[in-house]
Amino acid sequence: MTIQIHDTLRGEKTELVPLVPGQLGIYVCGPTTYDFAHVGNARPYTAFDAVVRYLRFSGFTVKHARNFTDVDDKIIRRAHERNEDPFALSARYIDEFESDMASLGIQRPDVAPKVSEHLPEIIALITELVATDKAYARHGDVYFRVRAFNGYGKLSHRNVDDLKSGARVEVDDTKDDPLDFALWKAAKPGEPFWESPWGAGRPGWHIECSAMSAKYLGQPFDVHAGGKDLVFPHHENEIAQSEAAHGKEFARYWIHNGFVTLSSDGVGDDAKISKSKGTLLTIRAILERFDGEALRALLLSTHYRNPLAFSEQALLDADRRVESVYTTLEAAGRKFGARAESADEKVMAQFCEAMNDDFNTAEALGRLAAPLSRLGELAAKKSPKSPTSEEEREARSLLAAVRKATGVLGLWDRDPAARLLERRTTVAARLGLDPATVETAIAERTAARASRDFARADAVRAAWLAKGVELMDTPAGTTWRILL
RNA sequence: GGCGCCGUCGCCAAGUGGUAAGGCAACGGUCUGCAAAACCGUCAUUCCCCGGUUCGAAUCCGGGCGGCGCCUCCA
Repeated sequence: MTIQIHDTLRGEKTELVPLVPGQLGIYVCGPTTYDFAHVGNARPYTAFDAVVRYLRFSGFTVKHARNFTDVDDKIIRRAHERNEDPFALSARYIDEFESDMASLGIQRPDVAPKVSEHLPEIIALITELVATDKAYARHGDVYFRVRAFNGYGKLSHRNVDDLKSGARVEVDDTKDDPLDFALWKAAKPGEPFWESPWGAGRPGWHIECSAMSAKYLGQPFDVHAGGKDLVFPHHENEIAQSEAAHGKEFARYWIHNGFVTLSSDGVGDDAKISKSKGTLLTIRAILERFDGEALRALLLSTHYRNPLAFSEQALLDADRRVESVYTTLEAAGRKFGARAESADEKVMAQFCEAMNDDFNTAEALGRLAAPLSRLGELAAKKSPKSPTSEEEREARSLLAAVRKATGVLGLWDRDPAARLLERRTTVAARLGLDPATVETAIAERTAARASRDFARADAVRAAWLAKGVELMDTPAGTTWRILL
């Protein structure tokens, strides 16, 4: 069983063969921390989290590195605007980022290196490039000589001459060639800086990923991941400077996720959540109204390379699905969960087949629908069979498989009953609703039903339904849920 | 101008040569005092359009229409 991975460099799917059998090093380009992360940021980290989880599930020992770019023009600019220390600002948004990631069920990477803590490595790398004339210093800046690296453009499939003719780069006399990019930038007054052989300054944008990935994963390493927008110039430049310096391949496989686009689906409240067109929507804003697991489910509902149209309606649909699957798992767990059974092999094979094909989470999720619905069917059956009957064995085996597979995706991996209760109470709190008042109403309604005063009972239910609370009668009593 | 992506049921979405997964919604049914939930069933002879290749195409090729991205600091 092999894993096929769509490699941007080769431009096609290819078998993932690790450098060292059984081990995999993966580097995911992390955020520049100058503000809250937005939905677009949520995508790569969620998608590649699922990839890492699956690779581990498949038996690989994975070393996952994801950097924080905490030294950057945007951070400095934002800090100046707010009269704040750039490092303090950056550190604050790193914390916020970690919190968002946790809400999305994203596991922490094994290493999360920061640029500010790797100046020696960065300076050493630039020094090497300068020494071999692959880079040159100019007025305290250092530039990479793009023409000196003949593989330039191989990742983004562009040729250097096309780039030059179409370049919207202003003519700059300090550079030998307009395509050359900065490895090191001389410090301007008031900016943070480090001492270097070229004077006081700070790293350019691309160099940190080259230096830190080499330090933690070696050269070459297996998989380099990031958003599609980073292919050019960021990743192209990483390859150029790394391969020029080390004289060997940089990363062996490149995977890139597609964009999240904001779409107005015309379903009323869309504007409220996506603000005006072009405004970036933060993860935090979404979490104020929705569950992180719903957002994760939405992000994994399409293949990671395809574009994903984000909308309030899409999120509502995802949320409904999250709840309904938990409902099925709860019912099945209550009826069959007492005894353990090994996971159904067919279901696992189906799941793995989808994931092995370039981590197709959408396909994998689709394949779990059948066992899930079978599980619901078995859980709904009235006549209790003996606990050792064939059907019960089947149910336990399906339940084990579904829980195992969804767990790999980082979805439906909590205790269903606790999860449903938690969802209900947090949503209630968000809406300013006291669960106790609902319970009181339920008691009142139960009394009305007992005395067969159905008009009264229906009135109570209708009143709460108008407030978005649905009362549901079950053999075990009346429960309720909140309609989003 | 250069490079690239996308267009599959009302909505989301998988499928990249072998005769259209799945989810949501909708509709019918079981259950229920009635509902809801849950469960059962129905729901694309067809994949933006036109041509071509092929025994066979949503899938490959050519053209068109529509949407989108990148081309120096944006995941």
